[in-house]
Parts: sequence; C-alpha cells; structure tokens
Amino acid sequence: MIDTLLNLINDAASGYAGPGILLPRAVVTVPPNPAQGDFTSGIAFALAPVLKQPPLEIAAAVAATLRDTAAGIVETIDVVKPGHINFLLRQSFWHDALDSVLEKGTGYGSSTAGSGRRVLLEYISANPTGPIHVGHGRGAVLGDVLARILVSQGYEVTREYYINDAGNQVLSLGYSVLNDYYRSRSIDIPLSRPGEYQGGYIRDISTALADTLPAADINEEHIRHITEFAVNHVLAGIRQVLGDFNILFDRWFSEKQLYEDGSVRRAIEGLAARGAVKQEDGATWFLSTRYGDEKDRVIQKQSGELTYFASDIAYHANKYGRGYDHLVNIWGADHHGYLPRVKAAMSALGYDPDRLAVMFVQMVRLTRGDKPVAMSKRAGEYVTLKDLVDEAGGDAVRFFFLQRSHESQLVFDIELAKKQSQENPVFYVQYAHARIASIFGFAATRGWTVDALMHRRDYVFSAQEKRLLSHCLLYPGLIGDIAARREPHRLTHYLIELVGILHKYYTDTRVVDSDAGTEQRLLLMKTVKIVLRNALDLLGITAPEKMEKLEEHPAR
RNA sequence: GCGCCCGUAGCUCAGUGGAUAGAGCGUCGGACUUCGAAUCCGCAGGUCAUGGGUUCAAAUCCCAUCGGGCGCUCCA
Repeated sequence: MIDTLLNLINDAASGYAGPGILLPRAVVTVPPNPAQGDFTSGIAFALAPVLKQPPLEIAAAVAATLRDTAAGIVETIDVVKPGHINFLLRQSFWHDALDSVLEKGTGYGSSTAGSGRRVLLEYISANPTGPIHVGHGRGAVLGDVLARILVSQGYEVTREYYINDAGNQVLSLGYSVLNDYYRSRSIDIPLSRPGEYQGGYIRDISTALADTLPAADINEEHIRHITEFAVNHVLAGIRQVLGDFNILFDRWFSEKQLYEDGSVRRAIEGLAARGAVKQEDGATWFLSTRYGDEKDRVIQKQSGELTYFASDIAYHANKYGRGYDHLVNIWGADHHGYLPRVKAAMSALGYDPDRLAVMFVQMVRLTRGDKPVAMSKRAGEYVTLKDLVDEAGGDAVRFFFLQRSHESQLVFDIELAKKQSQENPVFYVQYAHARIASIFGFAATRGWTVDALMHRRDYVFSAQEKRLLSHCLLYPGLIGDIAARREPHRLTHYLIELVGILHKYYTDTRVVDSDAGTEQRLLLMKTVKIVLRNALDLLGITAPEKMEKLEEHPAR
C-alpha cells in the first residue's frame, strides 16, 4: 500500500536527478509530530550528496512534481526546513490501506523478497555436556525469531544445531558420570582421569545407568558406552527444553559423524592439496595467516589428536557443499577470535568467505537483586534456560531477550523478572491484542459484527485513526528491513510503539457506540489486531484472546 | 599490548547522518456509574563517556583518550 507512495517518490526523484544517476531507494516514516503530516520522506537528504545540491532545493523540486503525479492519493505536500517532504494523504488512501491489510490477513507483512534464496541458520550449538543456560537461550531466541522472519520474507531457511559430540569435552562428561556412578555406590575405583562436570544432572545420568557397570575392571569400552549414554541423555534434555520453549531445528548435525564418514580427514587433505598446511614441532598446522588470520593454527596436535578446529573446518566445508546462498552462525561473543581462522580455512578450500556471516551474541549477566549470580559450568552453578522459562514464562523471556540488540550485553535480574512478571512489556503488548478481542466480544452483544464487507468508504478517519493505520502500514517494510539487516530486536520496539498508540486511542475514543461509524472503527481494530497477531507470531509469542487477571490486580 | 562489543534519564536499554534524543522500570501527582485501569494523562529526570575532526546537518561517520565486558592455548 505504502509502495504506491514510495514509487511516486522514486519516480519524481529520478526524474529530477536525470538519467543515469543511481539514487537511493525512497523510504518514508511517520514524522515525530502528527501535525507534521501522515508520512515524511527524507529523499532530499539522500539525494543531496549525489547531486551536490542543498536538500531544501531538491525537496522543493521533488515536491512540485509530486503535487501533480501523486494528486490521486495526496492531499497536501509540505516542504519543511532542512529538506523534509511531508505528506498528508487523502481519505481514500486510508480506506485502501484498511482494505489491503484486511485482505492480506495473516499474510500481511510477508513477502517474496528472499525469492527462495537458501539460508542455513546455525544457532545455539551448545556442547552436550550439560543443560543449556541462559546465554544459550539468548542465542536460541535470536536464531528462532530470525528464522521465522526470514521465512516470512521468502527465504528458504534450514535451522541447524551442531552437536559437539566428539572430543575431550564429552569424554570429560563421561568420566564425570563414571566417577559419580561409583561414588554413589561407595565403590573405590582408580580412574585414569578426573571428571570435570558437577551438578544434579550428573547424578541423574549415573542413576539412569542403573547397575549396568561392573564393580571393577573398567575398560575403554565402558568409558565409550558411558560417554555415549551421557551425551544422549543430555541431548534429550536439551531437545526437551528447547521444544517446550518452541524452538525447533530441522537438523541436528553430529560432529562425530564428520569423523566417522571421513569428512575431517578429507578437509585436512583438501587444505594440504592446496599447500596450506605445514608440519612443525610434531604437529600439523593450517597456514591461516596466508588468508588473513593473525597466526597459524594447529589442526592436529603432537599427540596425534585432532583439534576442534579441524572438525569445524570439515563442518563448514560441509555447509558450503550443501549449496546455500547464505550461511549464518550465531555464536557467543567469546568466540569472536575464532571467526578469522574459519573464514581463512574456507578461503583456502576455495569457498567464498563472504557467504558466511556470524552474529555474535553478547553475554547475559545474571543477578538476583543486586547480587550477581555466579556462573560456572564446570561447578554446575548456573541458571538453566529451563529455570528461567519456568520462572518468568516463555513469552516474557523471548520478549525480554529481543528488546536488546544482540550486540549489547544485557543484565538479567531474575528476581525482577519474576517480580515484574505482570509489569513486563510483553503483557503490555499482549493486553492490546486481548483488549481488541474483548471489544469484539462486547460489540457482538450489541449486535455488531466485524466483517470486511461492512467497510464504507465515506467514513472519515480521525487523526489518531490515521496514526494507527500509518504505523500498520510501516509493518511490512520494517519486517523486510529486519530480515535484510538481521535485527530482530527492532520488532519488539515497534510493537510497543504501535500498542501505545492503540491504548491511547482506546482511552480517547469510544469504538463501540451507537453511530454507524462503529463498524468502521471495528474494522480499524481488526486491522491493528492482524498486525499484532502477525508480529507476535514472528516473535513466537502467544497472541491471547483473553488474559487472566492476576490477584494483585483485582477487577473492580 | 592487540582484536571485537559496549559507554545515551536514577536503573535496564532503543535510536547509527536529518525536525524539540525515546521506551520500560523506579519517584511524585491525576483519570474508571459506559467497549478490559495489565490502560491512559501529567511532573521530574540528559555535558548522548571525554577531546578533536568530516558535513549544510553528528548520539550516529573518522581519529585519539578514558572506563567496562569478552577474546588473544597443540582449551573447547
């Protein structure tokens, strides 16, 4: 709907700029002050450096053209101070807008901009050595919502979880369980190495083993068995927690498999074939400095053991081999230094490193009140994602995480999250949805129904109503932008803004009244409800038709 | 020391070239005999870390400095 206006602006701008001038695509926003107009365009500012002319001059010229070409939808066009072009649109435009949203319904906001391009989105990928914690949860929400948004924009998205089920970490888990198994049976047995993990889940696993181990003579086979058992146990728990949190994957990719099917060996051979490895100090090194890394990296240790980096090369090569247009990884910010070597390896293998993008999620710092929560995975002292979701609720956790840019650290006060559960912004947004549903319920008791066929184009929208509609119209462009720039957190801020306008409108205006305008206002509410519903769906948050009142807020 | 992220209201954070810099929470004061008060309105609260620079225009871009976090392993 808004595209009509954008196209007219683009045409006017390119007409003014003349042929052969590449100009930026027009964007419109809602001006800060409603008195300034329904929409505003900064196209003159974008054009100024290209044409080397003052923005005000450009704005005047573009506006002059638009007064002719856009006369069908535009009531007035104003050019203001530095170079803003402000539009006041005709009532017919708003009626078209209303129709357009109602017609698209649940599809409003989706597009085909991705045109089927294939994206592999890898996120969380927490080691299967213990329950996933809050930091993983942040990446989980980011990945899940980004996936939903990309899908809505026509991308073909594969959601993948990489399981580090090979190597020392899981072996250490195995030993931890082994130790606990014998400790719990008061059997003294000399072990070749200590376990490193603690926490209740270790006991859960050793208990689940029942009495399957001998009282003595532990051998490698037993260790392998226990490790595999423990990994499967932990992984099942992770899947369960994520599933309950409505975070699903298309594929769980096993690192171990990369060893078993020879991928890791082939990856190293591939590097060697390109002369990108060397032997030194009894180890095998990847010459990553040749590809922009700070130093060369070991892929096979003196001991003969392969490093995690070796299998990571194989894994990423595997991803490239599957023919995706974009590979997006979500990693914890502490892995930042790891990216150059991975890209280096991909370059060495002949892949385009620019197709791989990594979003680094900054840390979540937990507090209980003023007291920081000690987080030590090895000591088993940490708040799990499950704990948090159980305490604060899945909707609130999702919303909370997505109010901040993933590039900013965030402090999560668990006590506050609990205490404020009813003040949380997510309820503010959900309440708006429930409130509209409630309006429909009340309207029904007065004999009104909500049906697009009732739309009467002679209704005159008020300034507030146009304000509501204008924000609804920004929605599709916002989602497109969020997908392109991978900034899901902007969606929560949009919702808060839209809902704020709605609540104020509700306070000021009686929707269900005795006049014929009731039907039109109900349709407007329907429009807003569609946008709320669609946006909440993308966030994976429920859009309730009705909300339970809590006891602290008794009805009056 | 080097790299990345951050520094915006009392607190937690949006805003990354354009109009008087915003929200939530917290303080204080108002608004329900009528569609849900989990709401709304108002007051208070800012040298956008600091100093330079680029620009018609800088919280936003560049440089330096200060402060915080993370990383700089033949760890994962």
